[in-house]
Amino acid sequence: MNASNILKECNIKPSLIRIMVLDYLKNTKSHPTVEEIFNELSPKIPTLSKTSVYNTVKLLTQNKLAIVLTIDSEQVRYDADVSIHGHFMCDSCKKVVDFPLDELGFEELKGFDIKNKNVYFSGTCRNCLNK
Amino acid sequence: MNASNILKECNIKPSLIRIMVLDYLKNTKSHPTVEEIFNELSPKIPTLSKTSVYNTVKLLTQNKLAIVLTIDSEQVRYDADVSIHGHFMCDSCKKVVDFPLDELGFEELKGFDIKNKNVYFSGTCRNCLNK
DNA sequence: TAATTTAATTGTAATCATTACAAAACTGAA
DNA sequence: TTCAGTTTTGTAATGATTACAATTAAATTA
Repeated sequence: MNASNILKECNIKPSLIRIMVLDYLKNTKSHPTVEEIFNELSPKIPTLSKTSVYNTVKLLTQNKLAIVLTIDSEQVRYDADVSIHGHFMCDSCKKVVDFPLDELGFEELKGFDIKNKNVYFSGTCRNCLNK
Repeated sequence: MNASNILKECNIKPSLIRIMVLDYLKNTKSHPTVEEIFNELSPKIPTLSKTSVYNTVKLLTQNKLAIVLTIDSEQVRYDADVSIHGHFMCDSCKKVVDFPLDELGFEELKGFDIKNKNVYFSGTCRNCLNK
């Protein structure tokens, strides 16, 4: 399904910016920052502002069309693959690669030197659910 | 082992601030932010500056005496439990609780409503290792 | 179509965590 | 004590993100 229809299904008006941001996120595996999204789309949408990119990624994450990656403590990254999967960021090249979580063999990471493993879950804890 | 000796083992001079920050991190499970560390220790060390807290947590993480948690996109958190474990942050109360990773039953999280799961590994990828 | 309302986009200024840096205070050795 | 090196501090800078009001565009109505 194309970006425009995905947006419509969420009752989001498919404006050019929204379509292009979602489309870019869907078609890249680089888990880009707002900066990178802006630099990619700015030539194609000359009037684009960084604020619009911020607005758009917020809208997408609120509607679960993208997830926020805080793997990098410098800048927040975005990923339109909202399925459960692991992320590996190379300390050296800073690239982030995906890997599946079900099978714990982590085949995709064979040959990688994994120095840090952090599993971050979030949601609502028992205490708050019982309030 | 007490904080002072842990520091000495890493060839870090055990100053009062370093001892107290490490000690606080070791004895709390709250995964505090720099702000929280500062607020906790400031009454005990009246001259303490926030910069010193930043300096100290940087020193600790560089020497693998603490790990950086980027689970919260607002502020960075620190944890002196450097063993591999999962972190669950409640969207509601923002508290972060630990859980073991080996057994994938996640007993500790029974009754929690886990809305987001993110597994972040980092280290050096194959490409960079082969350079 | 023109007028009106509503939503989307933009630019600027503000916020706030973090860092840079230089001055001041402290420590330990001679 | 004096000196050199280290630690600590305060202030200013940085840089990502947000707030917000102004502008533009789109949709609706008359």
